[in-house]
Amino acid sequence: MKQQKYIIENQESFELKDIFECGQCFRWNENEDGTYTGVINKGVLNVEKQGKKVIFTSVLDGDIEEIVRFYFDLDRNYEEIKAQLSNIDKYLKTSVEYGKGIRILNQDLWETIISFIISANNNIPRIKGIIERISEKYGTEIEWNGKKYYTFPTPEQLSQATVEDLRALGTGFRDIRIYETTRKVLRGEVDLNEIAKKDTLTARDELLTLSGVGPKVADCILLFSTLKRFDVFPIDVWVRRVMNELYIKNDDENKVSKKEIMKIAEQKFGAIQGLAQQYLFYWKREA
DNA sequence: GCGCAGGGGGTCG
DNA sequence: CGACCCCCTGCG
Repeated sequence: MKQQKYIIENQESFELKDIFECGQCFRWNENEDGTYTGVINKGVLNVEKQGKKVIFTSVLDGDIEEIVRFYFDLDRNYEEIKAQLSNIDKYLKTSVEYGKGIRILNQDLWETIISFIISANNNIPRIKGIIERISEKYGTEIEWNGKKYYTFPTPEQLSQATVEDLRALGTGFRDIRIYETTRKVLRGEVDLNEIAKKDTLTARDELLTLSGVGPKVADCILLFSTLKRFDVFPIDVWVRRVMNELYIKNDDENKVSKKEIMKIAEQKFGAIQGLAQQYLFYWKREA
């Protein structure tokens, strides 16, 4: 572990708020000076924006440039993606302008699975609290600039927790789901390395075998983790609302079926529907 | 200030 | 299709 710094200049499509508050991650927190700090790759990373310059400061295992470029998806051309989405219709154009600094992170698959299991029927402040407490209790401590941080526990580390332990951390009825999923992964019944090699539908089916992973959670995992699949369209209450409001216009949004929404997403946004979802979601939820 | 309902990024049986 | 745990928020 070493202190490292990395700076990128003239970075388009990189806004801290858009990236960290668009709902894809739970372990990034804003500091009083407007920078954000998070725990990734068994290390701690701070991100600061100065004009078009982005400054990364960290203690990390491995090379910070490599880690940052991968994690923040820096080698993908978001300008091109945004242009493509903007051409679809006026709603996409507006939403892309609103969330112009979004980048979809390459988050650790295991951590993303557990995080989104926790997200079920839950709210963001509480989700963040639960993940923080789990990390504090079962992760590895890192001290940096006089503050203590905790890595998200590995499957081995988390397997130390009993169902009761998990319940005591405030997970509620998700305790058993976390417990069972941890064991399933640990036993290799679901091989996280193998999932990455599979096509989206097969990977999705495999994720669905995990306790606590339903369609919405599976799609979030596919989109927000290192699986990086843009051909999924996670549908939650917000997305349903937006899609109905913009395209379907049913009097009762609850009567709109998932199937119908997915069909429209496929037709309109195609292979990058996951990205379209994220811009629309962020736009409508914030505004 | 504080106590109390209401509800939340779905999943499971 | 109803129940589900528990914190967070907002209102009285």
